[in-house]
Amino acid sequence: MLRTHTCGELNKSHTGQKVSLTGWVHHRRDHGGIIFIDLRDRYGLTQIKFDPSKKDIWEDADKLRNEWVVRATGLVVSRPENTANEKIGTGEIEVEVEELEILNKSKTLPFELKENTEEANEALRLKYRFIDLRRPELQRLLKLKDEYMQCMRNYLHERGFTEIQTPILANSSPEGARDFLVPSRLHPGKFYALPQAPQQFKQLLMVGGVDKYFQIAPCFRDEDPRMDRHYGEFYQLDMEMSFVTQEDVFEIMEPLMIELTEKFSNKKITNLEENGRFKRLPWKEALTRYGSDKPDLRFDLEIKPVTELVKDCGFGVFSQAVQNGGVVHALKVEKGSEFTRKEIDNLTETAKAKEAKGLAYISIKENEISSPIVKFLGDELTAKLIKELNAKTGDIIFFAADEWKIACLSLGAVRNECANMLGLKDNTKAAWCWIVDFPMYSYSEIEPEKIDFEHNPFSMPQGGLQSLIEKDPLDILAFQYDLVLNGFEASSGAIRNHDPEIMYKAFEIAGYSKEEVDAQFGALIRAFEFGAPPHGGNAPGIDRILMVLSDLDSIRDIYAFPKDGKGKDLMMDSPSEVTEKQLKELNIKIK
RNA sequence: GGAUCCGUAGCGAAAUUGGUUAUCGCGCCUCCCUGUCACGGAGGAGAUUGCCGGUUCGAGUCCGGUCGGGUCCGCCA
Repeated sequence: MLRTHTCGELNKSHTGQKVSLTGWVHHRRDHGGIIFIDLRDRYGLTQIKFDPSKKDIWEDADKLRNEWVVRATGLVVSRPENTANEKIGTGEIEVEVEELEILNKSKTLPFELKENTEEANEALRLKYRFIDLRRPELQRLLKLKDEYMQCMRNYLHERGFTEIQTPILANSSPEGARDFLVPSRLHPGKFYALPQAPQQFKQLLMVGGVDKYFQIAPCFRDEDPRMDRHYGEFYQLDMEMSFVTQEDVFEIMEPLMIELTEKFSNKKITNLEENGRFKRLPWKEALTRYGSDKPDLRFDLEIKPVTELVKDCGFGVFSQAVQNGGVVHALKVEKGSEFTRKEIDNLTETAKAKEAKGLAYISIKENEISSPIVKFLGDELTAKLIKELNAKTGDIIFFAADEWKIACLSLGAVRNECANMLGLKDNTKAAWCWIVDFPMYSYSEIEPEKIDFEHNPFSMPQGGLQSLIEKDPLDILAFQYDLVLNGFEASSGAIRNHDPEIMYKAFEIAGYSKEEVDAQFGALIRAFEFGAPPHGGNAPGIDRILMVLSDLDSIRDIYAFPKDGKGKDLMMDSPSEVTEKQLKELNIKIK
């Protein structure tokens, strides 16, 4: 070893020892007749000092610059009276350097690493990620992620789960996101796809009798990134169990999520049921009451249907919406009457982005009701609405009149934005909940009359085959559930459909022939014909959860080497062009 | 694909209504300094204001385009 100690471990008890430290020059304070260097490694800082009496090393010490890598050997001494640095753990001692070895030099950094300096822009930091990683905060996050993954692994191992790796070179799957394709050299014209999730493999493991599987699984999706969605690749704690019900999955997951929250955040878990379990919200209720299938339950702001009250009113926007089979929902926001005109305009844009046609409101000010719609509603109905919503002076009520889903989602977006504006998102809280009872089917967004899978075609319909035969497809619920944390989707899972007959029937309703199902999901269906156990599981997005637990503004901070917002690796300059020879071998022509 | 914000020395920022030589802090370089720890002092270098074009006597500032980046919608579990 080049060192006897790290830069974080020396203290008074080491006084008098001869030690060797290695690290980076973090800071240099040259006093002419004495030079102090703060030597840094990932464990901490130690002050080393040079004085001119040791002529042979003084010259070298004078040359040292920031981020040079050195090895210093010398005596640990107590600092003189009143010169200890209380800010660092090693502040009571320093090392009197007797031998100095310059292990490497450094150019002037493209941005500063010092504490108390503003962060440089992200593109620059990503290009020089290897420098940015030296910052204590990123060091901390790398370590945190390691411990976080260890915690999950331990938890599941202790409960009899087996970690199994599934293929990275897999097959394109017709459902879901865009695939990353990998051309096959041995099979010209054919392609592998990187897995969007190990979904089919883990189900096949269940058929293979594994019983309890998990994997910190890389997942690949070629979709545009978001603040909570890393481009291209991300990781799920993918898990699956045989012979379980939805309840069994919840029982396994909840204590793990609680443990992760307690160990890896400073947040207090709120919104638990009296029995200590996570709240469960049926999908339909979540959309109606919170306007989202991933509601943020750290704050109330509840939406109320007022369809019955306004269905025959004189305000055409409301009554027409109801006549067309739609609904009218209302959101009361306390203290919302203080919103400025511009803020309300912005909220209207927020609603419109979710396909609402506009955003009606009643603002209850001191001695005055400000609203563009009161003249149509009339005083009586206005009073009724205010009463129904229990609104007081200072509040504002927003309305959405549209088909059910648009009314829900647009008002949900407004709810979310109001919470931002009013500072209702309390980062000291962790509000977990399950969204359950997802619908199995909905009308296709592309062909309005066509029935399509709402979520995931592999879920078991509630009521099984009988439901599929007897019920209106739009009324069929699935054993499908999402786990939500502070308004972020933390996980998604299901009890799977393991029965070939139910599978074919489920696909038939969505318009797939037996042949099509065989062609697209052949391996899975074939497997189910050979004794598939009932099974289910879920797959928490571990990076996103840690991002929320750590209050980070970007999921990129969770990755050692993240892609930028356009999917590029600025450090490695990928994606990049390849040689003609490579393309030729793969039978690929670039247009 | 769409919306929106941003782009000024290596980094972070400033620059009234368009007006002289583009300012400040940090960093960098040289010199001085034996107890600092965001050391201090003196001096210095460093900019085609992302790029192209336009309006104007005059553009960092206004207009059009373009490139790059952030966030959001679409998309995505």
